[in-house]
Amino acid sequence: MKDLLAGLNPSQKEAVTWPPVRPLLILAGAGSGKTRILTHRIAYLIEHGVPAFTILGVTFTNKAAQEMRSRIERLVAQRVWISTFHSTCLRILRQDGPAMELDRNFIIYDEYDQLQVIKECVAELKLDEKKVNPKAVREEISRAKDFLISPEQYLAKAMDLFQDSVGKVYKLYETRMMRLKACDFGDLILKTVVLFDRHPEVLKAWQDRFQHILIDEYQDTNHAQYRLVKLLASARHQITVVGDPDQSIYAWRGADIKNILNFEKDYPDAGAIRMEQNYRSTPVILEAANHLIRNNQMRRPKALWTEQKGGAKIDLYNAEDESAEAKYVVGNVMKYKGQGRTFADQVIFYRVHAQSRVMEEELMRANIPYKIVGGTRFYDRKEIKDVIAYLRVVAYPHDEVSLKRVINVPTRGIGKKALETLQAAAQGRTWDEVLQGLSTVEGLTPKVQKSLSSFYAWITKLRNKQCEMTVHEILERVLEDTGYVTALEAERTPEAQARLENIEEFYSVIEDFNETADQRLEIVEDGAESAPAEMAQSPLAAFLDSIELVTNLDAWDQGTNVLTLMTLHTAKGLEFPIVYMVGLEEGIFPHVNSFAGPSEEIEEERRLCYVGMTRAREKIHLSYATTRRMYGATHQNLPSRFLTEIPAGLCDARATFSRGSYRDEDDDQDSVSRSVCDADPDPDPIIEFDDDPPAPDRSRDRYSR
DNA sequence: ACGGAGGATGTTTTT
DNA sequence: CATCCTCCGT
Repeated sequence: MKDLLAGLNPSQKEAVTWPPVRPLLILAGAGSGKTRILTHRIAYLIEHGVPAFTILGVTFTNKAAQEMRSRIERLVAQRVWISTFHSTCLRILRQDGPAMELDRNFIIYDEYDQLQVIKECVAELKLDEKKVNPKAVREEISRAKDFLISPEQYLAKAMDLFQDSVGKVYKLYETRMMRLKACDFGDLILKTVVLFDRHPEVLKAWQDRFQHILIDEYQDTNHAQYRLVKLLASARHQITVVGDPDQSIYAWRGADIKNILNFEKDYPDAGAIRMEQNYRSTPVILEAANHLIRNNQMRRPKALWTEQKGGAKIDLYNAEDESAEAKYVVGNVMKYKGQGRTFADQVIFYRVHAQSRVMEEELMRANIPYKIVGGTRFYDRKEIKDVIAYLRVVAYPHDEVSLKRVINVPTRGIGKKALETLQAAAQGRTWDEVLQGLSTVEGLTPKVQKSLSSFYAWITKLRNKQCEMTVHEILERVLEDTGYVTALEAERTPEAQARLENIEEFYSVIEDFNETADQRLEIVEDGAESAPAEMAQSPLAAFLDSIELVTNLDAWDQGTNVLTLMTLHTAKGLEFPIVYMVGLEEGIFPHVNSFAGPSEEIEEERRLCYVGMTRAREKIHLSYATTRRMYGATHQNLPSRFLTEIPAGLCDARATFSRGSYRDEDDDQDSVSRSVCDADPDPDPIIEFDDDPPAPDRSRDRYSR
C-alpha cells in the first residue's frame, strides 16, 4: 500500500484513498496526473478487498484502456475490466441483447454502412437526395441517438421540412436496421440503456457485476452515456469520475458538459477534489494556456500551476503560405534532431486532416520518417473494406450492405439490371433468402443466374466451414477463390501494388488478434477466466467485433522513432516534449463552421487550442500562413484570435531557422534570424499583442465578416 | 455489363 | 482538391 501512495501530492492522495463507498468527482487539470490517479485508485480498491472483477473502468479510447489495464496489472497483478463505453456495451448486448429481441449475432455498422442504409431509405421514401442529404441525415440520426431520442419523438418535434424528412428516414432506418440485425455506434449505447430500462433484472445483474465504476474524460460523455452510467451506479453510488471541463471538445458529437458540472447534484453525497498542479509543462506553457482559456465566458475559474521554473518561450511564426509553414516546421524538426532530440519527441497538430498533405510533402523531401495518426483510417481503405465485407458476408448471412458491396467485386457479370431484379424480388425478404431461392427469381439472364448461384454456393460452403477454419485461412480462401488478388496483380499499377500491400498488412491484423486472444478473456471471479459471450460465436465473428471498434489511434505506437502528425482531437491525453501547432488562422482554427453558431462553438475551439498547448512538455511552436491553398482554392486568412490571447511576453516571434535549408543552423542564430527579417519587409507581427486579452465583442468585430 | 470521362458536390473534429 | 455520381461509348 505504501507503494501506491508514494510520491503523490496531498490532493492526489486524497483522490486515491477516498472511501470506495462514496461518489467522487475529480476535476483534474491537464497534466495533473489523472491517469496515474485512476490506476492507483483502482489498485487501492483492490488492495482493500474489492474484488477486481467487480470494477468497471471506462476510458475514451481503446488505447487508453489498454494502457490503464496494463498499468494496473503491473501494480497489483490483477486484471480489471477497462474499456470504452462502446466496447462495454457491445459485450453487454452480446450477452443480454436477446432479452429485448436483439439477435445475439447482430452486426455493427460503421458510418459507411449506415450511409448505404440511409441512402436506400431516402430513395424508398422518394425523397430528393439533394434536399435530404444522406450524410446530414446520418448526423441527425446519430445525434438523436446520443440524446436517446426515438424516431417518433424526433418526428413530433420536427420544426421544418428537413427535420420532418429526417424523422421519416430515421423511422424507416430503424426498421431496416432491425431487419438487417445491425447496430450502429449509437445503438450500442442506446440499446443498452433501453435494455436496462425495460429489464430491471438484467440491470440488477450488471449492477452486481460492476459495483465500482470509474469513468475517465467524464466531460466528454453524452446524454446516453450519462444515463447508462447513472443506471449502473444507482444501486450503490460507488462511482468515481474524472474530467476537466476545459478539455471538453466533443460537444459537436453530443457530449454534454452538464454531466460533469452537475455531478454533485446527481450524487449529493459526492466529494470533489481539484487537481491543478501540473507535472508536465513549463510555467511558460501553462501561463500561455491559462491566459488563453480565460477568454471562455462559460467556465469556472481555474489555473494550472507548476513547481517548475523557467522554460523556453513559445515560438510564433508567420509563414507566407502553407508550404513555407511546412518548411518552418521541418527546419525546426531538424534543428532539434541536431540537438539530440528524436523525431518521436516532436509532434505536429493541425485542426483538419486536409492540412497534413503539405506537411507530408515537406517531410518526405527532408527524409524525415513520419506517421499520420488518423486521416483515412486503414479500415476505410477500399480494399480493406472489400475484404472485411467478404468476411462479414461469411460470418453474418443477414449483412446485406456487405453483400451488396462485394456481390460484383471483382466483376462477375452482375450489373445494375441484375441488382434491380434482385431488389424487386426481395419484397421485404433479405437478399440472403432471395439468393437461396434463386431459381424462382424471374427476369435474370441465364448467365447471371449461373454466376449468382455459383457465388452463393461458394459463400454457403465457406459459411459452413468457418468454425473449423482460422480467420487467416478464411481470408486466404476469399482472396484466392474470388480472384481479388489476381485482379489487382493484373492491374500492374502502383496503386494496385499499394492495395496488395495493405491486404498483406491486414493479415498481420489477424495475427495481432490471435496473439492478444488471452486479453479478451473475461474475468468472472477471482482468478478465474472464461471466454466472454461474444467469443462463443465463431472465431471469425469475434475477429470482426474486435476490428469494428478500433480507432486510428489504437494502432499508433509512440515508441518508434518517427515524427507524429495528428489532429488536435486525437491529441487528447497525449504528451510530447515539442509541439507544433500549425494553421492558427481564422477560418482554420477556429474553424469557419464555428463562426455562425452560438459562442459556445468558438469556446469549444478555444478549448481545443488549450488541449493542444497543454500537450507540450517543453516547447510550443505556433504558426500561421498569410495565404493558404485548401480544397483547391486560395484563401487569405487573418491570424487566429487565439494568438492575440496569448501574452506577447511569452512569445518569441522571430523564427530561428533558415529558409530553404534543413541543416542545423544552431551556432548561426543571429544571421538566421536576420535572414528571416530580411525576407520580411514588415517584421512587425500583424497581430497586436495585448497583455490583457481583448474584450470578446471587440475581437468579434475584428474578425467577423 | 463495364469502364472511363467528365461534371457536380461538399468538404471539422470521431467512439 | 478528391470523391462520388452519372452518362456515354464500347
